[in-house]
Amino acid sequence: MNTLSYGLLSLLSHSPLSGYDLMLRIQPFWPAKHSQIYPLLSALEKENQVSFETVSQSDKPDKKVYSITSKGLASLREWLAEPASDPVMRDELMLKAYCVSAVDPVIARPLFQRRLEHYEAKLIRFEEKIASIQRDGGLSDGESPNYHSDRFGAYILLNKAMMSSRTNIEWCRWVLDLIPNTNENSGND
Amino acid sequence: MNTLSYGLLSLLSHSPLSGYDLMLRIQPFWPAKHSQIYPLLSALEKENQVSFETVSQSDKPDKKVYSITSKGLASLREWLAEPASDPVMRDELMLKAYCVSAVDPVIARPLFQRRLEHYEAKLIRFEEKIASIQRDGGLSDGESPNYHSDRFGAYILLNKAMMSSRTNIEWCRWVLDLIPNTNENSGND
DNA sequence: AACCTCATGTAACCAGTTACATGATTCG
DNA sequence: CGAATCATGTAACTGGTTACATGAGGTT
Repeated sequence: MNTLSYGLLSLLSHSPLSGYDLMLRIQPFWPAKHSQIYPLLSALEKENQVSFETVSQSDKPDKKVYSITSKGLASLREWLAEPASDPVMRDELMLKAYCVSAVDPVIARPLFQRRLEHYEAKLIRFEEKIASIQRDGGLSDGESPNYHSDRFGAYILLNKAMMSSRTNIEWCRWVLDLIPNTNENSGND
Repeated sequence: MNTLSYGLLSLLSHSPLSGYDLMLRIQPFWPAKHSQIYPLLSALEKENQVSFETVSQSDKPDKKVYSITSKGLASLREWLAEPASDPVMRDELMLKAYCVSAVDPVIARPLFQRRLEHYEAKLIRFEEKIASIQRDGGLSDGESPNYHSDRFGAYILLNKAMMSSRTNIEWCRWVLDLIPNTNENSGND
């Protein structure tokens, strides 16, 4: 049982999902391709951590909808009791930032400009999702779902994502202010 | 040439370093073990991207000190001109957070409490390093090194790390306020 | 003597990505 | 009819971790 397997159990603890849906939903928290997820689901099924039923769809191909079993939920609870390992962040931009002075500002600026736009787009999506959770739970702005609500997990995760995006936006703008703007090829957008 | 190889060139663009030192210094930006770094350095040396000289030390074992070559610097500049790929973050705590309602608050709280302490410790180290860069550059509080200064890269990276730590601390405290504190086993610290 | 840090390297394994492969359904 | 999305799977490869291996020098 590796971390991704527990991640799949974590998602399934809220509702049954197909392998394809699991792959899409786990992306923001633990990026993984379908080729990694399908074999793990087979393994989890062999260990009776999850079960599946084939669901026919009229408009789309058939799918295997997985549910967590009581054994899977027990594994999940044991895993939750253990300390979480340290986060791992790998960002090519950080490696580039360290040696950015080796190139002209005209080369350097787009690196941070692109990243700024990336986080601005993400921020909008996160804010929309938080608003939708609050609508669904009948909560006013700033109010949080109860700890025992099944929206609690998604709510705290989305808030982390939103806060991180804002910090990254702030940092990108701060860096862009520090890089000389020689205005080469200005006015071309 | 993979991303880690460029990361090594990035570090070497500031000053010559041993494989061991490279391994220690790249940790905050791109975690890697010595077993991954030594073979890459050999490969970079074969391609004449880096060169090394063996340095004898009286108090410690001999070391191979690597320097970037002009060919290595050219590769680095080409790489800098390409857009940086999206950052990859994998954090077990995020997977646990999503299903945290499956366990008692007494199990849940320490997860976030430990992470809070982790980021508080990191924040102190980052603030110290920023202060030391500012001292070395003869800068007053809030002043930044010039883009063309060789401290610029480290300075903007440390500021990102500091800002992220603060955001994470804020988030952990906010989550801890949302998790009911049943005060089981209280007063034991 | 046992242990820690510094220092370099290889081997075996696990995790993750890219590519290959198939097929249904919908949309333009 | 070609492209896009949904859906599932395997094979080959690359990236990254753990373990094995060695050895100098200093600390307890």
